[in-house]
Amino acid sequence: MKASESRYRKCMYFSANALARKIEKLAGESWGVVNLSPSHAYLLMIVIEEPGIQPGMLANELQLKPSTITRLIEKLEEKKLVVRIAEGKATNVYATPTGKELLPKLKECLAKFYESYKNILGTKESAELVTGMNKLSDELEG
Amino acid sequence: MKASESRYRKCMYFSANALARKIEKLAGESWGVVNLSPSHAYLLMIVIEEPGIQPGMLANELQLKPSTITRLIEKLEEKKLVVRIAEGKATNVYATPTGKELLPKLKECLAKFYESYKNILGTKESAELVTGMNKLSDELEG
DNA sequence: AAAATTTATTTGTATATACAAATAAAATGT
DNA sequence: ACATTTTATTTGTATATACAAATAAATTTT
Repeated sequence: MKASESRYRKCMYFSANALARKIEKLAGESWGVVNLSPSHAYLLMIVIEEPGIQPGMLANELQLKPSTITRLIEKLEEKKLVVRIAEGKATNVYATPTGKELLPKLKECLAKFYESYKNILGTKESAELVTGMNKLSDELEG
Repeated sequence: MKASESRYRKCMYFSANALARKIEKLAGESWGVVNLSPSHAYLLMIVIEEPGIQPGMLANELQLKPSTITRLIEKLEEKKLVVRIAEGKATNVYATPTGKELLPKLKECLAKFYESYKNILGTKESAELVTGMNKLSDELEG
């Protein structure tokens, strides 16, 4: 059954959740080649581009909770892609050389992911959808 | 930081996931009064309206995997709100009297939830957003 | 009718994320 | 300078969901 055929097709709860799960899957496939989940990949890209960035700022950028950022960093650290250097109550996160090497591939995956949904909805409609979602997201800020 | 200020603000991955999490939370608050998560509440509403419905059909309607439906039903069964009656390889799910009694309250919660996001985006814009999300969801079917 | 396949559901385990409490450092008030 | 409060991060635990394998019944093939 398609989302648009479900009895709750007009309910934002379903639309938002169903879409998020499918996008998660699509993104997961896009990043499969670097063997990272989308969240890990995005975090790594930010860390490469902003050496020393701290978990709190990563949480803001990624719209995730600090505790979730800790978990993501832990995994990237296990994979030797980033390191954490504590500095007082703060923590600075840096990409390792191995991590940095991944950047071109990560960018490729990102581009591939963008393509995959723009091909479906079109560039303009995709952008409008994203804008609408952000608008509601911003209002639900909390 | 707002979703629209993040460096990945134009990326569907973030928009979709951030929105889904915030909607999950908003819906959770709406259904708090019946002490059910949104998914449990929707499942229960369907079961009340369609006595004997089977897990596979519930999975279709709710855009969830059958294994997830099993887990949701288990919890509702613990709470004595539904019962499962096996019939060959299929399973029929029925609301108990206690479960049925909840229907008016559930409908109220649903209405309250709709209100809460329509107040933010407006009825028309909300509907358009939902339609756009469903369209992409349908194309990502699989 | 026995064997093979398909269908419906469940079970064990995994992923993504959050909440609440704990820790620890920094900043502020007195 | 000490006590209090605030800020940044981590840790323990919980929720929502999925994947893959297991089970078991029904259907199809031979």
